[in-house]
Amino acid sequence: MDAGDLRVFEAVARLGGMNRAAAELNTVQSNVTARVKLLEEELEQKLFERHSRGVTPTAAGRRLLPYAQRVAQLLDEARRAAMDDGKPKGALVIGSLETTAALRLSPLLTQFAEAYPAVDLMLRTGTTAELVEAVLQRHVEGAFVCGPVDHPDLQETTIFREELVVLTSPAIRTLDEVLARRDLKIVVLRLGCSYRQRLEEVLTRRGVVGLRRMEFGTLESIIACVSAGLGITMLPRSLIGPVWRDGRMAIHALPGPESKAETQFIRRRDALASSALTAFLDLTRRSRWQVEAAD
Amino acid sequence: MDAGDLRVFEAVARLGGMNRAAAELNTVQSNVTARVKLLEEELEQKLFERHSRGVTPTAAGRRLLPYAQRVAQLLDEARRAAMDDGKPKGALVIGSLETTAALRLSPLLTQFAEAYPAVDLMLRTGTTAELVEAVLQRHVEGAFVCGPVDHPDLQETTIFREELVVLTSPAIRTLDEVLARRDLKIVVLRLGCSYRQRLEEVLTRRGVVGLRRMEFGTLESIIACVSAGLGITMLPRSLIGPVWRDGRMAIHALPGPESKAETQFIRRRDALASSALTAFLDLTRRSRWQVEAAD
DNA sequence: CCGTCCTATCGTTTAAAACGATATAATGCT
DNA sequence: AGCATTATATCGTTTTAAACGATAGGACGG
Repeated sequence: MDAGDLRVFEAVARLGGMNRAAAELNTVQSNVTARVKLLEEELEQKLFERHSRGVTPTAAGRRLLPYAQRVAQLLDEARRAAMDDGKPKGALVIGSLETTAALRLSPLLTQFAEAYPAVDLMLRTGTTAELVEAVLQRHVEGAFVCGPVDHPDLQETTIFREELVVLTSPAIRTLDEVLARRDLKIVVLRLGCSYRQRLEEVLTRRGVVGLRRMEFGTLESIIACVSAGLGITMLPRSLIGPVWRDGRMAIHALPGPESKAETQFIRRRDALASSALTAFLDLTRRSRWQVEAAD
Repeated sequence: MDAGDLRVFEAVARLGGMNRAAAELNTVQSNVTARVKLLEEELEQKLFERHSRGVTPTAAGRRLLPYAQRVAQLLDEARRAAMDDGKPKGALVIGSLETTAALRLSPLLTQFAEAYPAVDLMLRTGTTAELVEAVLQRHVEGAFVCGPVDHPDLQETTIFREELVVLTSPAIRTLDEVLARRDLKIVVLRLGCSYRQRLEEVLTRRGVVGLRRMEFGTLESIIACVSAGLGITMLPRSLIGPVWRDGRMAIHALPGPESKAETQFIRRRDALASSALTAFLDLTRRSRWQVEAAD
């Protein structure tokens, strides 16, 4: 039994057919059939039930499948461990909430890209749930998510804690005034933004219904929009210092638990960190907004 | 990178030379050289430092080595998992203290061999330390040892607890009488017997020096020898009931901790039990001398 | 300075894997 | 029912990769 055999087996099991597996593996069907057959003969067990719509794993196949996956994983990790000589290089895929990426990470990313040109840094964005899954599936080495996540296979480090505040035009003085308005519009960076969800929760909890939403691509456009009285938004307090001092917007604080947001970096406990990731986290740690205290 | 490549790599690293690895792998040296070279090119890292007495792993090689071992292990486990269809068959290698094997296991082993003719049962004997190592190295699936072992990677089940007693000829009434004798001989099943060590500890703690030892092959010959007054021995109380009732020997109990002996079955926590092992343990559990309570 | 013990390299041979075409079987649709 | 579609199985051929065997070269020790 060979790792190549297991790779073929895994593809057949996952795709439910030898033809589909052959296509994915860039080979021909007869080849896949032959290798599966060889494997079955070696193990003295039928691995698949053949029927006219493809194949389904037998009991033996189901027993073997997790091993096929683990072997593939292990070989991949072995390759990376051997190739990683301590000098950051190669691919580094990390995940992030879109908001975090846009508002916090961009300076860090450019700084990293300059410092380590040999690293191909890739950022994948998604929701916290999607990113947790991506980390578990090893599609990304780690991810910035909204914590705490508290999963046994994940190690999490608090990167920063921030206070979320509601921003309105300067004409509005209190949160109650905000709530009284009928044609309330919320302004967010992207529709999938995690702050949007948070803001909507805050408002619905206070009895506001029938929200309208607006989406903008940059922080500046949102601020302009809010200060013009077109809508309200929610942002970390630390991001809006200068604008507030201009008096262009009013800040409305929220009670403790509602305002607290923790951004955490998660990664698999059992996966070793590449040099590139280590360098990235070092850089992160050196940044001003880093919170030392972590779990 | 292939499992075969890693197998070659591992052999070279372990044996410290391509020639030696070639011999072990039943191939030629040029082949080993070529495959190592291919692997090095794929990983873009030199894996070995070549010198005139063989090779030594580089940093990259040292990083790769544990993966090579784990992949080999995993493939082996995968094969066994896939081949094991629930019907006990194939090889079952277990370890045991020689004493346990001789005095306790033999009926179990014959019973098992009859019930499961498709299983090739192999028993490897050794000291507790050797057996623990054999289990950790996966040379045996599990082993009967003198516990507790208390190792984080091992799961242990108490098979039985027994009371060890000192046996002498009927003429001797107390332990003190035993100790007073100058020409004390101890009689054991085998020189490596764990009861021998135990008995010697008991005696030296009481100031006896200059022990002489005798070895016999069967329980019956030992009993005959002891009842004839040629020496003393130590055995589990439960093994000697009928003989004692004959009045052919005197039994001398020992204070609590010294007399207690626990036999435990240990196996790796992370290795799945084969059907053969499961069947064996089921049979063990059904035996009369099984202790239910175990963690 | 030569014998011994290594690894590296080359051309040849051999074995295995991939390919492509064809056979066969089940399903769904008209 | 008939036919197109989508599957897997099998065969002979081709291609590719691995193993082999012989030879060369380099370091070490007596």
